[in-house]
Amino acid sequence: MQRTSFAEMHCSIGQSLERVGEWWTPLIVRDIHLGLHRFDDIAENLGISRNLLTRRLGALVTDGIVERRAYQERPPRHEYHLSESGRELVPVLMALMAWGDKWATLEGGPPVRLVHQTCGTEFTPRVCCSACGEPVTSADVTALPGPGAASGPGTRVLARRSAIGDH
Amino acid sequence: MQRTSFAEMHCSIGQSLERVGEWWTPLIVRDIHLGLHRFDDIAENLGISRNLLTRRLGALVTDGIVERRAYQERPPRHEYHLSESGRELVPVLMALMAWGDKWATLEGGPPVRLVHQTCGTEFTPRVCCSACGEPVTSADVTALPGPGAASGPGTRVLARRSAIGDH
DNA sequence: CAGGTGAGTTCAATAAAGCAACCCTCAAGA
DNA sequence: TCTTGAGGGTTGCTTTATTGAACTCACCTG
Repeated sequence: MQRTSFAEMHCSIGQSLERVGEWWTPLIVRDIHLGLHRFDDIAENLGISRNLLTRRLGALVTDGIVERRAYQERPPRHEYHLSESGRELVPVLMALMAWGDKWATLEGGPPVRLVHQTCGTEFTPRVCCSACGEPVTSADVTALPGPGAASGPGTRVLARRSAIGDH
Repeated sequence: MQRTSFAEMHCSIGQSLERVGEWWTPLIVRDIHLGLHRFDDIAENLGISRNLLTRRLGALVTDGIVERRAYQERPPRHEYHLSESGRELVPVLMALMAWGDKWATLEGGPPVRLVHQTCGTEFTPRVCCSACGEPVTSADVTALPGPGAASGPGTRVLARRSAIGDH
């Protein structure tokens, strides 16, 4: 299939997808977060084929999103845990879950409810502004070129347009 | 290959990924949001092959995330625009972008800065609690079974555990 | 020592991604 | 009239990823 890599794109969404955008990968992160740390548990829970799980976990470990810890020596046995970057990915997955709850509703209602321990309330994740704390929508956010902006794969036409001052 | 569908999973992340989890799809949504509405513009900007773009746009239209609008009759020409569910996906993509900015930093710095028009400030998207407004982390959120919870592909082991009261 | 467990690896079959070339409709120019 | 060009795809072929099932290997338990 020869999937195109997004690694060369000057786009942080592309960079993120390069690491966690593959089929199964977000669900693997979810499972580890929910307490599944053993290879066989994850494989059975998801129904993913075992060789693919090997590859995906290997990539996640290489990218520093998941840590592989030995929990016994003989025979060598390992557990998978989220590293800090993996833990910070969890809220993004919760936001994606909230989108799915709203726009791809399952019959019977949402399968999971989230409770915020800090305030003790059942809640819906929302993406908010770090400055004013208000929820952000696609309409009230403007994207400006940052220090790393460049024309290249993934931003060819956009770079041309912003050079002209269009959009 | 017959990629396993997540449609039968009792998991809203699976449902979301079924719609926007394929390779390229989030970047297509990003491009449309950023003002690229024509087939050729998106194809050139991303460097995606044209037949794949046809398939992905078709799936997005079928799922109601993107709308296909005729902007002239003879010859028939169309533009692609985000529908409401597509627009609500944009903040999730911004959260993913923020994760990439932090954990998959490009040399030269972030390619895009975001400005919240409502408060006029450059900001970082954060996932927050709808009840108390505080940012959520993986540590202070508990997942409970919801009305649609069930054992099945994607939640086999988890359902067993929560039945025993484990985790 | 038979059977089980954890964590993979190997292999064949098949479906998707990629690339390039082609097609169709219409408009405008020479 | 003939050609060129844009927009929006389709067709065909090759390469690669995914699947599913079987197999391995090292150890533990009864």
